[in-house]
Order: sequence, then C-alpha cells, then structure tokens
Amino acid sequence: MQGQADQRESGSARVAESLAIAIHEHRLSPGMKLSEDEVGEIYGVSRTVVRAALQELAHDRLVELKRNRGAFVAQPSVKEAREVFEARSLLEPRTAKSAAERATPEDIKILQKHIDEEHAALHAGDTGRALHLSGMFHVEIARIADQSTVAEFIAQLVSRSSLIIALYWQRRTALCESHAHDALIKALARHDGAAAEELMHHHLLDLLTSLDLRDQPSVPKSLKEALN
Amino acid sequence: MQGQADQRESGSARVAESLAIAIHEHRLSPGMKLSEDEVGEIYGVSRTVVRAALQELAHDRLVELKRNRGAFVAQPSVKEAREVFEARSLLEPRTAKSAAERATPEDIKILQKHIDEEHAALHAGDTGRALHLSGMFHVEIARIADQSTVAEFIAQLVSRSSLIIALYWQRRTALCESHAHDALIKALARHDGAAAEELMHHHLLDLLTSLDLRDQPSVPKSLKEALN
DNA sequence: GTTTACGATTTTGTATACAATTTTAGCGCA
DNA sequence: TGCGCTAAAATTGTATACAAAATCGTAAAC
Repeated sequence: MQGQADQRESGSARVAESLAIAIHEHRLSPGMKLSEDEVGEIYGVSRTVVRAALQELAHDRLVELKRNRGAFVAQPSVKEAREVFEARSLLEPRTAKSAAERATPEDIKILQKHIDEEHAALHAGDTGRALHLSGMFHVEIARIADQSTVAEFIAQLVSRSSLIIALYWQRRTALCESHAHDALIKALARHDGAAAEELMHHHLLDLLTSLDLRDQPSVPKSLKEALN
Repeated sequence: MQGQADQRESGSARVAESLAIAIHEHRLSPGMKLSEDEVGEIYGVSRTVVRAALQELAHDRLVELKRNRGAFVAQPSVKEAREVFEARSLLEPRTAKSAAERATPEDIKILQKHIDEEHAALHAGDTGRALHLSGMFHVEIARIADQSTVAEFIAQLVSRSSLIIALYWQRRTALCESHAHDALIKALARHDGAAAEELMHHHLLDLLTSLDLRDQPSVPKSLKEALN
C-alpha cells in the first residue's frame, strides 16, 4: 500500500504486504502486539527487515509504533473512523466523476471482473476476501481517473476502512455494497460523471451509517488494556 | 511530517526532519543523491537510523528510493505536480470551509502570527523560511478544522508542493500569496465558510498557474538522467 | 580511437551484536 | 492478601559486521 515503487519485491515489502493482508482479513486483531522477534522468525528474516516493514505499516496507520514498547495492530478510534470517511467523502466522489469521464471499455471490464470476484467470494462465505476486493474496486476507480497521487491516498483510506469495519461493523445490516458498486459501474460505463459522483457520495454515506460509531474503541484484547 | 507520534524525538525522526527542512529550503536539490554513509557521518548516527529516516521521507515522496542504488531527492514530474495540486484542490477548499465554521479567536491569532512571521521572513529576504511558513499556514487551517487525517494528507501535499515550487517556479510572478492568505484569514475570522472555500480554491488555482508546467522535469543533475 | 570485458572499489541489503529501556517475576513487609 | 521494591528477563533502539549488488576504472581487443 503506497509502497515506493520497488522494482522487485524487497524483503520488507513482502513482510509488510503479508501483514497488511492478515490485518485486513482480521486474522490479526486490533491491539494485538507484533513482536519483532516473533514476526521475524515467522517470515525467516531478521529484525532489521521486520522493523522496516512495521515502519511502513505504521505510516499507513495499520499499526501503531510506541517508542520502546513495540508495534501493535492499530485500533482506530471513533473520531479517527469518522475522519477517514470524511476524507474519503472529499476525495472519492470527485474522483469517480473524473473516472466516469475517462473510463475505457477495458477499464469497465476490469471493474466488472472485480465485482464478479467480489460476488463469488461473498457467495463462498469468504467475507474477508470480499471486503478486500470491495476496497480494490474503489482504488481501481482512482486509477481509472489517472490520478495516482489521489489513488494512493484512497488506497490508504480504504486500507484503514477495512480495519474500521472490522472494529465497528454492526452485523444487523447485510453486506449490500454490491448493489452500490453495480450502480456505480453502470454510471461509469455510460460516462455519466454527475451520477457517478452522486452514487459514490451516497455509497460512502451508507457505509458510514452502517457502522456503530457510538463510543468506546470496541472490545479490548485484555483487561489490562481496558484500563490503560 | 506525518510522523507517527513519537513521544520523544527519535534519532531517525530528527534526521528525517533535518533532511526535510534542507530539501524544503532547496539546499538539497532535486536529484541529488543521499548516501547513507555520508548522511550518517554528518549527523553522527549509524546507517541504521539513516535508513529509517530515508524510508520515512520516501513515504512522503520527498526522496525516491531506488533498489540497490540508493536514495535521491525527489524530482516530481509535471504530471505529479498537477496531481498534487489536483489533490489539494479536492481537500483544502472544503477543509477551509469547515475551519471557518469552527475557528476560535485563538485559532485566528495563531494564523495571524504565521502570516506576520511569513511577511517578516519575506521582508528579510529569507524566501525559504517564508515558503515554509506559507505551507504551515495551510496545515494549520486543516488542524483548525479538527480533521487530523485530512491534515496529514495536506501536510504531505504541502511538503511536496515545496519541492514542486522549487522545481517549476517561474520568477516572473512575484510571491503575492500573502494577499491570498490575508483574505483567507479574514474570511475565517468572520466564520464565512463559503468565502473561505472559494478563496482557497482560487488561491490553489493561482498557485498552479504561477508554475511553469510545460514539459520536461526541469534541469537534470547529470546528462545520464536526462536520457534515462 | 572506440568499445567491451573484467576486476577493484564503493554502496546498499541483511544479519548479528551490544546498549538502553521496559516488563515481569520474586521477595519482603505491612 | 495486598502493596512496594529490586533484580532478572525480555524487548526495543542502535551500531557494527558481513553479503550482494552496482559503479567505476583500467586495460585489452577490434
């Protein structure tokens, strides 16, 4: 995520990506400690490269570094959750509009493939992968808009949204995003910028309101952290 | 810039900040190589901490890391320059609007102090410091809007803008930003969100059009890079 | 004179070693 | 039992050592 264009997968990049996926799929829960020795042993690398990977993830706000204390999977606060979706609301609707004006048939095909895979994953019960693909859909739109700088920001925000959803999702509402994405792709296909902008705007609003953003940062991992 | 909240200035953070300032003040020119040994010797630290600092700066796009080749001061392309200001145009006007609605008298005082120092620096001929303060003004507005996530993005974009201005500034237009900032602060003081949004929008447009964004990435450091 | 190949030097990538800080466990004492 | 203190263990921060890659200089070949 927002890596600095390494031509070949460097050691730290590989570790960072693997950790990021694990966090996105909620296999590493928020608040969990990421010991340098432990991570290094798992991936068969030294602490040097683990530290580089953790620093990269910290920059993307997926992990939090505490000086002399170590790295922990981030626990976005309610305020941070709102801020992330506020930022997305500033960036994504206008980007979707630009994408609609520039989208080629090939772009639409790629997006459609994303949606199909998302549906398949959802049908197979792999909600983790479905969520990941759902995020990729948003990043792909920014790429179509040919705005790589904005695309990097959106990629980071989508990544953080994944953590936020893991923390604050209220299971009452079904995962009905697919419909929003279907409508979006149709607007993009017919180059309807205004519709795409509006659809994206409401899609993000729906996402935000589907969260339970009332108070505390959700379940702490241990009683100790609850009193921290 | 966008540091991960170290409670005390860590070694790498200190080096990164010092390098960032040097880049902003154009004492380190775009394309210049940053040797790890050399930087480490200058600051009296080992390559380990230099590498961490360079990685942080690379994430903020102030330096570019080339695998097995080293770190270089970034040379934003024309396309990247346009993208950075496009992103700022998406984020800053609406953020200025929010700031206007929330600004307290103390916030206005802080902003006014920034402007005064900016004027003083400009009057003293220290354009480097003036540019730095000018950027801080924009970041401060995001802070007033109480949107730290957006503020971090803006901080990074302002930082990159500094490099872009160093590269593409056409000296024909004078540094008349101050007037724009004066008008902005007045709109903020009277809580006129609409005016602040519009002023920020035009301010960014003016900045963009004051650049010479025609073709090549400006002066290359070596002939080799010119043909790369 | 130009080009190509090869070796030496330099520089980066990674692992390991040591220092500093934090955490934890044990012990004494009220 | 509960609290506070001290020391040992574990973990992070930093420096150094070694391996791999790229760069540079030289020289040989055409």
